[in-house]
Parts: sequence; structure tokens; C-alpha cells
Amino acid sequence: MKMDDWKFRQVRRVIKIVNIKDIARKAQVSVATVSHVINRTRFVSDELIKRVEQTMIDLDYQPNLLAGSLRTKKTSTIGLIIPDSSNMIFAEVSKNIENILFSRNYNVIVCNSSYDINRELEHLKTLRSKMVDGVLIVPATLEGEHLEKFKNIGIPIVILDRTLPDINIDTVVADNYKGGYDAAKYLENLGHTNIGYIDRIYDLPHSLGRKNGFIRALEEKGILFNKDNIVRGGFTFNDGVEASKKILKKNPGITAIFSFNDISALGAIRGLTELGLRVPKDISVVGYDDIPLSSIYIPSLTTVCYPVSEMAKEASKLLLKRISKPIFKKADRIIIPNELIIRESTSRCKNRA
Amino acid sequence: MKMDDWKFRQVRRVIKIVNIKDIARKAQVSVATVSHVINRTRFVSDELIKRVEQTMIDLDYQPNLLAGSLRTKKTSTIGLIIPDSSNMIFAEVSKNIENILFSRNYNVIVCNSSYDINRELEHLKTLRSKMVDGVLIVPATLEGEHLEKFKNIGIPIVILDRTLPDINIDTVVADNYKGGYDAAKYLENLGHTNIGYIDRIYDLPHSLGRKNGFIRALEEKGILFNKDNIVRGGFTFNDGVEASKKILKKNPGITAIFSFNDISALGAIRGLTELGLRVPKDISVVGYDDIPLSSIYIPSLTTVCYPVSEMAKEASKLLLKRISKPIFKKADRIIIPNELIIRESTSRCKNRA
DNA sequence: CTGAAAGCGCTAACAG
DNA sequence: CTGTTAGCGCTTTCAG
Repeated sequence: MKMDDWKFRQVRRVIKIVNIKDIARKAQVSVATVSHVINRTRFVSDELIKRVEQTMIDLDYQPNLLAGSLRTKKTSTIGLIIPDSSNMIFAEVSKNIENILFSRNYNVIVCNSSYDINRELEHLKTLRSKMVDGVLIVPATLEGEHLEKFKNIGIPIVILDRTLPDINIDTVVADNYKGGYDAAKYLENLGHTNIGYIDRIYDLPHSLGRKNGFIRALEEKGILFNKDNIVRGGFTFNDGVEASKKILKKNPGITAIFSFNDISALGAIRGLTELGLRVPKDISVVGYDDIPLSSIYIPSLTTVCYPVSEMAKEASKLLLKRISKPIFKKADRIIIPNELIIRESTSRCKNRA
Repeated sequence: MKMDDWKFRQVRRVIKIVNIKDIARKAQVSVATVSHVINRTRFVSDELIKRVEQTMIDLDYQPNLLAGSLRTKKTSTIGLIIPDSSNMIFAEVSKNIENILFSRNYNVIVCNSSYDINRELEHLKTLRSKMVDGVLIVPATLEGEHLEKFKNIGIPIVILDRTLPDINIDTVVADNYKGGYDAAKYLENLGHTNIGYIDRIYDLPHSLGRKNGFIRALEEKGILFNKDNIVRGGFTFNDGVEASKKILKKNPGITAIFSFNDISALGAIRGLTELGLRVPKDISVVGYDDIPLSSIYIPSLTTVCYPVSEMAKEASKLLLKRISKPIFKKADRIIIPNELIIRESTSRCKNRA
């Protein structure tokens, strides 16, 4: 007992942290009892509860979750790996996830992969070492082996917003095919038949889904989609500016442009404006994502709403489910519908050409 | 030894995690030695190093940082508390911080306070319980007592982007006064003398700094700033729309508007457009922040660049310094300059009124 | 150069 | 209803 006392003072001098032992001593109860009143995991007399809680307040006690986690193998923190947390769409997703998880008493470690699979791997390793209870990830690439390996170690993981081929991991994605389809249908109904398409530099499942849906809708109306109407670019604003100009040069008869994302669509509006065309009077533009900017741009952008909050909700729910019962048989695949938001940037076709 | 063996199998069955003991046994060395080759904290024969490292690979060993942290009292994770991680400016800050800290081998737990001090408090508590090495915070309010208390416990904390009164905590802020001053000087030089001002609903140090600098610059030129030219609103796009209309109604002779943030400034452009005024032909607009949107809006916005990455860099550096040597005497206060970015939304005054 | 052993602060049997 | 005890997996003396 005496030696214990001495150690106690030792520690207090270095770090001003009071531990469960301190409060046990002060409240004159066993350490176990204190633990139990904290976690409400056993019947304790009211008198004791009161005494313990009071000393906890007196000493400003805050449990050391590290120690607890070491025992319970549960950290109440999950990892979120995204390519770029400053990308508006990911920022929105991560904020939603953080909020939901906060209400379930989880914290989230946010990691940027910067579209680099090596960094993704690094992060996965540290997250594992920090014993996170699970991981939400928007993969940097289509590579999924390392993710599968990670899952097989026993740490739940769910993929967000991307479809990786040949993989048995829970996934939550938006219905990109339907989104592209709806966008095309809408433009058709406005009378547009000659439509330009701004695409990613190379196909990824999500953008490909959009394109396939788009083309399918045209085909249904008997409109032959001219592959020449596709221009591929990056995914920035300036890429959109360039792309729109290229498209118009290749095919001046175009009366509408669909872009696989909003930023490029907005860029396209700027590019068209620079060409002297008025949107939507002379030409219509439709985007994809519904980033905040799209509603406040001039003209505001008609776009397919990316269901950020739904996605965050479903993904969090799924992950928590996997965490609570780790028996994993077949991966879930949740597809979230998205909705077309009609705004100023589109109008009935006036057959410009 | 036998009993040990049995326990080993026990654990392996439940969680597929191999620990330092496993690799010690397999490599036929002491646990201590393994630890030392991992952390390169002692001379170990090459032969042993090789053997140990090989078994680490064979068993796919990943250290349990929880256990280590429990001993060393160092978690290599820091907490970042911001009001809203989907706000573009904070998203940018947080991405930068994450990147810098990643390179120094830290992880960051991102927390949203949602401008709610109680949530901020909650987060502070869990971060403390999770034994973060330090905290970066953009406070939700001007209240700072809880932060000071937190600091006094011994956890380094630095305040970002806000100046709290009467507080002895490290702070990194932008030079708001200078920013406001520069903006006003610039408009003066374009010949504007009757300038509207869109302000926050109530003063906060950072917005107040901008305003004071602004007014000071006008005074230097002998321009009397009409308090009636100030309209207060929220900080959203739509608030800016409203504010601009109100200003023009109150004082139709205004030839330029300065807004305390970009979003409202962009809203103002929209509002003015709706009033039939052309920006910048009829009226100039200047914002503050330089959010990504400002450069791509039509017309692009002249604005004071908020030094996000500089701020993230300085704040991280300061925090890491405090973590490595915890002797705290006087709080540092780092002021980061910001620069005026001139774009399309402003032009020489043509004395409209 | 290497090993044994004592904890970090907490939880969870087990034993009253 | 309450206490004792044995670890969680690692680091760090101390003792060769």
C-alpha cells in the first residue's frame, strides 16, 4: 500500500492525469466497483454510486480509453479514407459520416489517399495498428486486393462510391446508371437530339455507369449517339472549359451538353460563354453531383443530385452492423437512387444548328 | 511455457492478430529484443534483426499501437475540432493539416462542433480520453475557459483562425485587419468613394478586424465611412443576395460593395444581377477568403486570399513544437499575411450615381 | 549484445 | 452487492 502511494505521486508529477485507482482510493472502494459505476455494468448501491461519481467530479477524472480499448479490443473509432477531403463531394460525405458516427459515440480518423494507392496502403496499416473498429473507404483506384486482405484480418470495411470488380466487400454506391439515364431522358424531352458528352479521361465504373445509362436512354428514343460527341478531359473546372470548346468545334450543331460531373459542367458553361453562346438560351448544360456551387452559379445548373447524406447514412449503418456482428458471408451492395434537379441551365431545344 | 502456449492459441482463435510475443516465440528471441528491433532503440546483432524481421513478415505482424501508447503516453494522433468540415475553407484547412501531419506520422481525428459549444466540449472530453497528443481547434464561439482548462491539464492546444479575448493559448490567425485595409485601398484607387459593406450578423474578432482595417483605409483618404452603408446578414450565399439588395435600397449611390466573406460576396453579385446591375460595369464587388469558387464564378471575384495552407502549416508546426517540449510560458501568436487577388468583379468607378 | 520482469490504466472472471 | 486477481500487448528499467 505504501509503495503504491509513492508510485501514485510519481505519476501525478509527470502527467496531470488521475486514474481509476486514484478515485478508488479516495472514494474508499475497489477499482472494480469504480469501473462498474462508470460503465453501469453491475448493481452498485446508490450510496456508492454517489460517492464514486462525486470523487470523479472532484478529481476531474476522465477515463483513459486507451487502456480500456486494450482490454476490450474496441476503440470506438473508425477510419475514413478518401482521395481528397477538400473535394466538395467528399467533404460533404465525411461531414455527414462524422455527424452520424458521433451520435453513436464513435470518432473518425480522416485520411487522404491523394488518389495514391501506396498512401492508401500506409493508412490502412496505421489504422489497423491503431485498432480501429472499422474502415470506410473511397478507394483511390480499382485495385482491391489489399482491401480484401484487410477485411480478412477481421476488420470490417465498407467501400463507398466506387465499384471494384471481383471483390467480396460491402459497397454503397449511387445509382449512376439511372442518373445518366434520367439526364438523357430529360434532355430528349426538351427536344434535344444532338448532345455533347464530357467524360472522364478514362472510364471508371461510376462514370461508365452514367455514360451507359445516358446512351441507353438515347437508344430507346431511337437517337443514335454519336461517339464523336464525347470529349474526355480531367475533372476540374478548367478541364470543363476546354472540353466544351472542343466539343463545339468538333460538332457545332450540338444543342446540349451533359457532363459526368458538376465542376466540369460549370466549366463548360464558362467555356460556352466565352464562345459567345448563352446558356441556356443557345445551349443547355446538365451536370452530375449537385455540389453546393451548382445551385448558386449563374446560371444555376441542372444536375443529377448525388445522394451524399443517404450514402453516408447507409454506409455508416452498414459498417456499424458489421462491427456488431462480424459473421461475414456475402458482401452487401447498397444502391442509392439519385434525383434529377432541374434548374436554369437547361431549356427547350430551339434547333440552333 | 505450456500454459502460455495454450493462451496463445486461445487468443488466435478469437481475433486474428499476432502480437509481439508470437513473433518472439517463433524467432526464438526475447520480447524485449523484438521490441528493440522494431523501434531501433538498441544495438541488436544483424543476424537477429534479420530473423526477427523475417518472422514479422511471415506472420504479417502489425504492432498494436494501443498497447504502446498506453506505456509511452503518446498516441501519435491529434484532434482537429472545426465548426463544419464541409465548409470549403475549413475543408481546405483540414486537408492541409492532415497532409502535413501524415508526413510527420500523425493521424488526425476530425470533429465537427457545428458551431455548438457543448459539442465542442464533448469532443474535447473524448479527445482527452483517447489521449490525443494535441488539439487544433477553430473554436465554435468566443468562449475560451474550457480551452484554457484543457491546456492546463497538459494537452497542447492551438487555436486556429479565431482570436479569443483574454486567453493564454497559442493562436494562428490571418491578418484580417491588413486584409480589410488592402481591400479598401484598392477600391479607393479605382475611384470608389461610396462603398457598401456586407457584415456578419454580429461582430467576431476576425470580421471586426476586417472591418476596422477597411474603415481605417477610408479614413486615411479622408473618406468618411457612412455607417448606414453597412448591412449585416448571415454568411450564406442567399444572405449575400438579400444584403446586396438592401444596401442598394438604402443607398442607391453606392458604386462598390465589400463583403466580409466570399460566399456572401458571390451572393451579392447574384443579387445585383437580379436588380439589373452589371458587375463590374455598373458596380464592383470585393470578397474575402478566396474560396475555390471565387476564381471560377462569372464574373470571377476580386478577393482577399485567406492563407489556408500557410495557416495549416504554421499551426501544425506550432502544435508539434508544443508536443515535443511541453514547457509552456507565454502563448505564441502567429499572424499570417493575406494577399489581395484582383479579378473581374471590380473595375474603375464610373460615378454611376 | 540479450533477457527477465515490472508495469501503463483499465476490464472481466472468479469468488465471496 | 463488493473485492481480488489476472491479464490486454507493449516499453523500459535492471541485470547480466
